Amino acid sequence: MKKKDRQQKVVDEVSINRQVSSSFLSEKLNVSEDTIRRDIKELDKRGLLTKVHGGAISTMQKLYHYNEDIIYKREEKVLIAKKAITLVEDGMVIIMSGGTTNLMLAKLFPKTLKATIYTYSLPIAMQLAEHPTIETIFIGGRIQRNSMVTTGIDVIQYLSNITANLCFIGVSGFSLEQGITGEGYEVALVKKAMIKASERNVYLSTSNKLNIRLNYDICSLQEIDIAITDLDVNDPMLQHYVEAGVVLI
Amino acid sequence: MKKKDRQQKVVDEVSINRQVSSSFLSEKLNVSEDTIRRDIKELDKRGLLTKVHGGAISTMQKLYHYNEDIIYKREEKVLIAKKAITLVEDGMVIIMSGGTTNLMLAKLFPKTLKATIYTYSLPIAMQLAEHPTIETIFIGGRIQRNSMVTTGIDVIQYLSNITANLCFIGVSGFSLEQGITGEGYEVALVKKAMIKASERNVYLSTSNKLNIRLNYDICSLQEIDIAITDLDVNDPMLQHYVEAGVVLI
DNA sequence: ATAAATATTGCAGTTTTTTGCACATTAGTT
DNA sequence: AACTAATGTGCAAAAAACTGCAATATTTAT
Repeated sequence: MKKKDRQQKVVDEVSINRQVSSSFLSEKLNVSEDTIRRDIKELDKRGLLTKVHGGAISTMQKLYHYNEDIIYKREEKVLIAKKAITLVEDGMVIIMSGGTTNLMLAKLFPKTLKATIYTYSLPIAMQLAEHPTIETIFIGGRIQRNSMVTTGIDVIQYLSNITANLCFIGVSGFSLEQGITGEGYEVALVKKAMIKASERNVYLSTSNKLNIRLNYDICSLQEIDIAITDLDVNDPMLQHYVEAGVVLI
Repeated sequence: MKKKDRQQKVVDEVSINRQVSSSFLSEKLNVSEDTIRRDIKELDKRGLLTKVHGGAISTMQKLYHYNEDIIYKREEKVLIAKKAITLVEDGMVIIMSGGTTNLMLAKLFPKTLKATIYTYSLPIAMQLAEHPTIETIFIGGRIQRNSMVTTGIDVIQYLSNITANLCFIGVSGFSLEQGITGEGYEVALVKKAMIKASERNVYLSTSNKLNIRLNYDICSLQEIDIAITDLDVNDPMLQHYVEAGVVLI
């Protein structure tokens, strides 16, 4: 085997497993560890991988970190995410909106879940991209500065051309009379579109968003198939909704 | 498991649980507590977490925080970014590829710059979205797991419908005979499309990518209007290129 | 095609890095 | 104050990396 081929194999190995040891490569490629070390040194210099003691790791290390300290009501959101996970199955096509509740969900998806997920939120896309088996598709468009989501006609048009099994809607008010409402006009339009593109609509929110009406209508309660909060299904705060026929978990 | 990898896991764990004990990590990562302590000490020194009695806690105060010290050759990249900034003007439409050099550039754009920037890299979009006056447009598509960029026919088609004044191309090899070459097939296609969509093409790279030929052709040297490296224009390493008519800054 | 020049590879010996353990010390708690 | 758990230090074993060198292999020039 030629040197170039061998080095390509080293790069491939790193890009598949994110890490590889010199001894493993030495055995696999039938050359001495010295040679592997020299290869790694050279590839490191070219920036194709990062040399470490014992072998090499991918240069594409996690660049971004989330600071969960500043996630408001983190514990509640974990609870909601765990409930939401019971709804997903292998092979599903899912749409996710933005917000920290959905971010938590993205982070907690089982490591073996095989699904295709559409999103228009940058943080959620970053999180999903780290998942080994989820196929993430980002819906492009103009980015809203503070919320880190794309909005606009491009997004809406894209959503009108896809069909999903499930959609997870976060960061919105929830009230008996007004249904689901949103704070921003652009985002509300996008949410309307994602609901239309999906077979089942799941609303996720911490209990503080209950009985809240925001400025822009997204949809009625009837269009929501399942609503998930941090509260127990029997919590008195939820009884009005149960009576109105909302399915809660 | 490699040391670097293990330390990354420690940082991840802190980021998820915001506080974590040495004993827990020791068990989870199958190393002695001594080793964990040494890791924590080191990571604390690098500012990625805060060492406390019993383990470590998170330090960051922004929701998304990126870790600069894993950027390879950071100083050189800052230098390149500063040179690149001299090319941008208010009102421009710009396309940016991925890579840490471009990320550095995204971070260092003057706070008053008014421009429209297209990108297909998630980290770069996140960075640009924090800029007060830059309008960021993300080009959607299927996300590549490790490089955090979108690729595929959607991206290429989108690029074929826009026109930009400038495009910044990073992470590619640069050689006299082969011109610009890329490591991945999909990404190379996208780069070809962005070059076609742009009036002026700017190549950015640290000097270690010079005289390197990677697997997939992107474009010839003639198609590059300006090439930027960390080296001085008179550096002997660049003379072949100057003689071949490449404009360097 | 052949010889010279160059690059690549493996080996031996040395140096560095990493890790876990024992023991003394410190911090936090009751 | 006393007790427990966590920490720091020095040390030794093991693994990995570096160095120089000789043997091959490959490329280039003649």
